[in-house]
Amino acid sequence: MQIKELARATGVDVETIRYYEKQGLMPAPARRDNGYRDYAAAHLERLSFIRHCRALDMPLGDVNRLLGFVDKPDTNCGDVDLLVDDQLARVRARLKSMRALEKQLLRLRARCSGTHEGANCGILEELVSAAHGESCVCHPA
Amino acid sequence: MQIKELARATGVDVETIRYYEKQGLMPAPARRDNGYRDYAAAHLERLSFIRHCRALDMPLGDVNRLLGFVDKPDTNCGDVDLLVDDQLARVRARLKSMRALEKQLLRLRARCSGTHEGANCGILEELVSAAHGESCVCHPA
DNA sequence: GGAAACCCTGGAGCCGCTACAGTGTCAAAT
DNA sequence: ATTTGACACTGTAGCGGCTCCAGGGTTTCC
Repeated sequence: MQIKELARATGVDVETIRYYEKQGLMPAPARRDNGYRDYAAAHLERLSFIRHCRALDMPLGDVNRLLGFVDKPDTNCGDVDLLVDDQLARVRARLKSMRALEKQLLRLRARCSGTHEGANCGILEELVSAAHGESCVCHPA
Repeated sequence: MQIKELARATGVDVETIRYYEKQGLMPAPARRDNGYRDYAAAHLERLSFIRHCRALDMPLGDVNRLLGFVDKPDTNCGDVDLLVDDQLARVRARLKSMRALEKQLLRLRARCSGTHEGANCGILEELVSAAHGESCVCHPA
């Protein structure tokens, strides 16, 4: 299996596959006579695993640790819990701030009266007012 | 006003202020005899504006364009709307995927039966099963 | 035998900082 | 007068997770 086939089978970009190899997430595959990488089924499995974790937005370092547990199934892997919990906490923190952000942007947009003629732009006024320390849509008093 | 005072007044790191100057977001301030930067009130205003936009998670390029509108208030600035709308769209798209992500992580964590002894780890099983193309918590059929 | 499509390596670029290293300046304490 | 400490400066490298490019080789098809 050459790299492009693996890419197509997994939906992962060719360059990304080589990048994972360089980062030590994917084991170096066999090479053909011409130097081309030659992947086996195990590689496809591993790459799917990685992308699966990445779909959960895990940092590559965490993915690597999970791969360690997969490789040595005899190890006690209580840390798996912790990894997932950490990830969940990160996602939730970001969710919270993104929700606040959405509100702020909505309020900001509502300031636009439709008259965008220079100095009368409500949005810009609003953003500039922050510079004077006034309470604003984004950081209400 | 030296750079540290500006930093304290705005809550922006000193290095970040210099970075903004290098990126052309902050105008180069006057220099004292010893070469130290000497900021005026206008700089504080501008920096506050920038941070305000950044608090809305706008890319620096967009902030720069907004600053362009601020600098030339005579321009018709209908694009301000577009910038804010773009930003809102980006935030909403991310919100959507983050919410899906949270659900996936919750389901993944629920797979843990508490027995994290090697091969019996539900979480790892679940992640590995993706490698076999089976339906999984993250990408249900 | 020539064009298109694939492969390789190594390095740079993206974003928005952050963190150095190496040097200079200034004010207060000893 | 000197030493300490906090501040300032420039320039460069690093982070994560790719993405893209240059400059080359190979294979396949017409």
